[in-house]
Amino acid sequence: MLIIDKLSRVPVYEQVVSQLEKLIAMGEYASEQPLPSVRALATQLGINPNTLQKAYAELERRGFCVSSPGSGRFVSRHAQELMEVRARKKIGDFSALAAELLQAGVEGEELLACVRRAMDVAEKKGEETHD
Amino acid sequence: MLIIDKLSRVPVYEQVVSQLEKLIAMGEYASEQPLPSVRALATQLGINPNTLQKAYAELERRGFCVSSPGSGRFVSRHAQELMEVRARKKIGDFSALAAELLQAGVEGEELLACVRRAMDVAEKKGEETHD
DNA sequence: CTAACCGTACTATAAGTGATAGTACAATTA
DNA sequence: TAATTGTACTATCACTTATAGTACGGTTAG
Repeated sequence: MLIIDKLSRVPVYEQVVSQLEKLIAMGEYASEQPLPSVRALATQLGINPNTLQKAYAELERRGFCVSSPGSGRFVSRHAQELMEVRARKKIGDFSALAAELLQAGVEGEELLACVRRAMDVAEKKGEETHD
Repeated sequence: MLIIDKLSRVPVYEQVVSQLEKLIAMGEYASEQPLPSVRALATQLGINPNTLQKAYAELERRGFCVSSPGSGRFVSRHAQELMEVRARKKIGDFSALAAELLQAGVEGEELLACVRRAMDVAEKKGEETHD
């Protein structure tokens, strides 16, 4: 389910893009499966169809979906791989953030604890959904 | 030294704010010490004085500096403490990023390695500057 | 005291972005 | 055939960013 905050400083179409990316990453919208139509989702979210069109165009530009005029819009075959590539690139951000925090006086052990805590949570999530 | 990218999508005044924050955090501009004047720095950076004024106003709003009309603008006494408070808040972002990466399939050990690597770098930096 | 500098306030303009509304058209599907 | 799909286009409105120019009062150095 998508949630739009119209009062946010981050543009609506960006909110849609990032949330749809997450839903695709989580498998909510699987490969080759159809995404909601422009008009239907725009109406549901209470936003302008043009705004959603912009979001979909961006998602398409990034390779996460493909459109078939007249038929609909579908999650691309390689969306999952793309997601992993993006995650790899984010490791750089992760390292930079760690360095910044360390320089600001945060203890390294505290950061390690954060990661271990996240690992525990991720592991439990994995157990729940090991279908 | 501040570097402004006028072609960037991030506003000039935000670039100034974030870079000055980092310079203050690094001790480049120490507590109680004067910051460059609005007109002087604006000329040096090749930007409009009003734009720099906006950046300084934001920096002041955040508590990192205080102004004394007629005299100048100075780094506030508690700037360093503020910086540490900000770092603490960033730990939340750090944990969230770790969770996101784990969910995307990155191994926990890899994240731990990133942190340890950053710790090594930070330690060496500390040795260099232990005055 | 005076001149030069400081921060600040104000108006005005220009450009860019985000979001909306409305219309239209070709392709696909039931 | 009728309905739905994606897409294109114009137009408008609001907001933000950045600029230019002017002005005023406080502070400081000569």
